[in-house]
Amino acid sequence: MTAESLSKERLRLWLRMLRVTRQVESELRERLRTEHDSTLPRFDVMAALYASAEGLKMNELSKRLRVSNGNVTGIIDRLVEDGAVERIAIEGDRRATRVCLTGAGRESFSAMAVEHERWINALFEGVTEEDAHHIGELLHRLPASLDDTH
Amino acid sequence: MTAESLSKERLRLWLRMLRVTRQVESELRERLRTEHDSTLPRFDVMAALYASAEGLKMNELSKRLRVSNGNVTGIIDRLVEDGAVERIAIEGDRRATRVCLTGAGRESFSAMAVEHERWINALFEGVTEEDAHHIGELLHRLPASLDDTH
DNA sequence: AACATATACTTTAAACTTAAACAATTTAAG
DNA sequence: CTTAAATTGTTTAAGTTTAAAGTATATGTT
Repeated sequence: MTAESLSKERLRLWLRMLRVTRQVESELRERLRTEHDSTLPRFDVMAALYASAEGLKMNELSKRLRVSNGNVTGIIDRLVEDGAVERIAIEGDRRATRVCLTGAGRESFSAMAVEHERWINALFEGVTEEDAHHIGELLHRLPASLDDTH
Repeated sequence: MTAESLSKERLRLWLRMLRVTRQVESELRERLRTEHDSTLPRFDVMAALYASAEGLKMNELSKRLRVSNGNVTGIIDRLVEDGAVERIAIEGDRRATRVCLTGAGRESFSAMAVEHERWINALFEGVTEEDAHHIGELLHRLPASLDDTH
């Protein structure tokens, strides 16, 4: 097996991963929009906040989601407008803000999350538990997951 | 094994796929920007055009890339501005336009493509040919790749 | 021919995204 | 203490993205 054919094979794999991921994302986006009047970025932000009871600093949020600071600012702005999130001052550091789901936000996300898992389960219908384990294992070996530590 | 644990496992797999994909995309985006003063969407469009000698209709382009018509319009607009692409009238149908890489566009893409494959090859260094085959096989089973036919 | 419907593409409005510049505050060094 | 450096978050400019509305052209029906 030549280095060239390996390279081509890896490229093919990447393109296939990209295609599948985009397709699933597009599917989720569509359903969040029509059934919950929401978006994928909002869902991601709310998921991160839902997972930590006392909320997160903007800082931590953008690090966790791997998106730019400015990006998070915009999404939070809109969630605040909609009453799903609130900004809370942090005592002892007047630069930082803690961001928290409101009661309404938690309820709203909770409903979405249940369906989200259902959608994924259906979309991945052909994947057995062994498959899932195996791919997960292989994905771990990708360098992209290396600098995942911090 | 319960249906619930399978569902959770699939959800975990999806989140992992998403993370890896985004990480690789972010890596590519960064390098296209700094080393070729370009972007991922432009690269995707140019790749599609490069692959078909006589170019593509806007129509076909958006179908092939699975993005909206309007999206393609904007990206092509900028590629035209940069002299990488030209719009060519189609005789017999004054609604449609054929979009084609210019000589400069072909050269520019060609250089990027060589590096792009090199980057992917490096990023996927931990993946053997068997791994690549195996994951590719499993990804085929995903419903996301089902409606890939048209 | 006249009208309706479908097709190809662009435009628009709103949201998302990034990198870079900016403002405010905190921390560290001298 | 005072200045320099680092941190936190927002703003800005440019590009990407979508859905929906709009324009122009083509096709089909009567």
